[in-house]
Amino acid sequence: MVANSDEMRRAAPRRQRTAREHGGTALDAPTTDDGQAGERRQEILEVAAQLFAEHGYRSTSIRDIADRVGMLPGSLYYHIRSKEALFVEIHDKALDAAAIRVRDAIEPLADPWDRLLAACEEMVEIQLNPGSLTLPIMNIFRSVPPEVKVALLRKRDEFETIFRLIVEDLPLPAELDRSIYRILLLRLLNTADEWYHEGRLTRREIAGQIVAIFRHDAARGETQA
Amino acid sequence: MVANSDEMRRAAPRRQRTAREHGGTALDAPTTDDGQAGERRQEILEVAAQLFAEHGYRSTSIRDIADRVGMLPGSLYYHIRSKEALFVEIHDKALDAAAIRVRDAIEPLADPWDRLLAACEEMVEIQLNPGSLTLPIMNIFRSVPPEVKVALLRKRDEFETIFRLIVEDLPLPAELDRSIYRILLLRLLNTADEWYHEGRLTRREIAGQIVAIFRHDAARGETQA
DNA sequence: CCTACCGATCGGTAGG
DNA sequence: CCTACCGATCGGTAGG
Repeated sequence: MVANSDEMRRAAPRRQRTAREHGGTALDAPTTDDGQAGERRQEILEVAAQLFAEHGYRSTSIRDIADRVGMLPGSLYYHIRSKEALFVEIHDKALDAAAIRVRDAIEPLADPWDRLLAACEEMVEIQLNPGSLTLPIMNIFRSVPPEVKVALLRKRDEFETIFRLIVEDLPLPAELDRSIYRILLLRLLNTADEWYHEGRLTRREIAGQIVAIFRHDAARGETQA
Repeated sequence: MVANSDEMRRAAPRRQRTAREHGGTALDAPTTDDGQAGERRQEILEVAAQLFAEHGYRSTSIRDIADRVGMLPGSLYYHIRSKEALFVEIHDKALDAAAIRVRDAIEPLADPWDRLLAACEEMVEIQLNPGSLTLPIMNIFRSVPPEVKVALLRKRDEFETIFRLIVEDLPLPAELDRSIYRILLLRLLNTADEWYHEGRLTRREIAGQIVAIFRHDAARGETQA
């Protein structure tokens, strides 16, 4: 419905990409750095998060997001700085929210296996519930531009510390490598939305199965509770 | 370096997408259905497989592939029918090759845990070795067009039968759900390239760790070998 | 937040 | 396999 006429292209003044040359990169998030445009902005973040989660970074266009939020594509840029910044912001906020939820879930528990179970339950819940901003955008790496990737990875490492601590406390048999153990566990949890099929088992049961598989006690001759 | 001049757009004859209306869809693979253009075609498949594996479906352009293979973008279409067909063909061939390798690896073995270990070792090897066509394109779903996805899933199910049979023979404790067990295991194996970091452990050791985690014997009070 | 664009890039094609 | 394109779509922008 837009720009299709060649005749109107009258000596278009050459514009180079000088935007935001006044300090800050395209990854620096909000246009307005106060909370001003808050509510509408939140809606954009949630809509975008869902689309990114479903189709990946590259296959989700600014136009898709604008459509769903009921704006024209250009108008989005009143609220966001760039597609990249939008994605990074969603990603970081989702991880922050997830970190809080997981920490809260394990905090009252003392037994290491109980803590692992609680963390897994929480993560499965987070990944499978398309609620607000705790969304499965945790594993969209392949289609993301390289510069964005480094921003994502830094935040990722931060988040995974929680699990490093949990795994450290587990009384695992010596032959298990805790680093690999943590990586494998996180991979399953973080990609839950990709392998989970709404079916016979509840989310808690799924989490229970994961822990049942990952549960190995150092004391020889002991496996499950 | 191409089409930039408006003046040359002289009453461009309207062409609609009538291509290949003579039977067959865009997913039907080769242009020449004999082996004619074989060698060059093989090169295209391998180059494309690597790029798809690295950047995903959407972020890999026909131009990227053509560049690497030393052709102009349009020339690719002498060898392939469409980007979609190319991807599906690579995917299916990779799965066929993987199926053969895994079957061959477990065939001489009788013990169910030995068979699982051999299958895991083979899968890790396949996913981590960017050799020819046995490549980690097994988990590019998010950025792929919906029609392509169904073609992929059918082939996927076929492949996963191998693991269904292996898991069926495992003397697992009753509380473990074999379906979930298989899904989780396959997820780790299929995405090995995403979580593996070249490091202290060899591929075989990685496979060993996976099996160590997934190994649970029904006989109470027994865990590892 | 809309109007009205831009330049780049995409998958793909006709004709040689 | 190249030349020479096409129409669609992309992220993004100036100016209101």
